[in-house]
Amino acid sequence: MSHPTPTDALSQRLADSGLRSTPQREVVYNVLLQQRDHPTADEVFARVKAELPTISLATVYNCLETLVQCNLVRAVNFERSPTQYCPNLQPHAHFHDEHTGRTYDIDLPPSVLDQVNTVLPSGFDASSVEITFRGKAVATPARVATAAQSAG
Amino acid sequence: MSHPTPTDALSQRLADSGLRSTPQREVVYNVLLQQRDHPTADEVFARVKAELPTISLATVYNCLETLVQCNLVRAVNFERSPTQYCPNLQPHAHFHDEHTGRTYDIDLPPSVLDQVNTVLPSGFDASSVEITFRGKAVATPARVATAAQSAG
DNA sequence: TTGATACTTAGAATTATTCCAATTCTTAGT
DNA sequence: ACTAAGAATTGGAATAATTCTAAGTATCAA
Repeated sequence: MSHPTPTDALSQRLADSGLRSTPQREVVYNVLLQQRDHPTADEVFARVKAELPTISLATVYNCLETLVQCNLVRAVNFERSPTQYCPNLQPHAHFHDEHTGRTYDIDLPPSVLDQVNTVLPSGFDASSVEITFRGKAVATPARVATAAQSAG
Repeated sequence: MSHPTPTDALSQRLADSGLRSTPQREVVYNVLLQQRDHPTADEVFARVKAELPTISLATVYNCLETLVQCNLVRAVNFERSPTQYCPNLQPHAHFHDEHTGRTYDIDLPPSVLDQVNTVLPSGFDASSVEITFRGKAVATPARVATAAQSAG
């Protein structure tokens, strides 16, 4: 009797979409789960190569796209810098540190999300909202644990 | 006795930043004010050429960058599509219509903005927030007037 | 086994934007 | 006015993230 592993979740979701589970997709997904620092495609590529040295960058892009389609990963953009990838599925905002370039996940309480949705006039039917802060993140003891999981 | 024109505001702001008012900067700014549909640099280029046929795309990029620096214009990004430019200085969110590609300004009441800022844990010092909706905008009689000013 | 389809791969192509070097324009000081 | 210094503009080359393409490889169903 065992728990479902992230890999199980992956193949499940892929199957649901009529897609196959492949070594490349699994390793890309695991890389995202193991170091939740919002890597770019290039960074994912570098990390995945440790395990699959012959993988191509195009495949990394393909896999990331696939994971986004399956709703296992979120693609995050700041201005025109390279897209970053995030396996956090909880509703959350992003904080982009202007100095370090690091990206932090910020938990979004449902109440705030509700408030935000009230600003839409009738006739605007939103399927998603993105909330992005930009500024400076100061290291505090309280946040060290969080940062270790979610900074990038 | 006359009102300050947008052009006055422009040269004022430029002067404040130690920059010069030039025909190119003025026309670029006027183009943004005249048709508030969140044009891309290319679109601005096309419109500006009607008045300044010899302007270069590089200059359009330079002017837009300058206007953004002076806080007269906001640069808006959706995923990795070309940066769009917006002369609306009021706090507002953006709604991006997935079907038409049009971008709408959504007024942001201070109360909601305050609510949103409460989600930041201590140590996160935000200098700006961007709120972006994605979805489908349905034309309603109530919004026709608004859309005429702010759609794009 | 075989055909059909899905996936991966390497490299070429695309595209928004920035960089560069050369020219032109402004301005301040004489 | 004249000139030197700095600012702005220009066209074209360069950059960089991403997508496309065509060919090869793997997987599945019959």
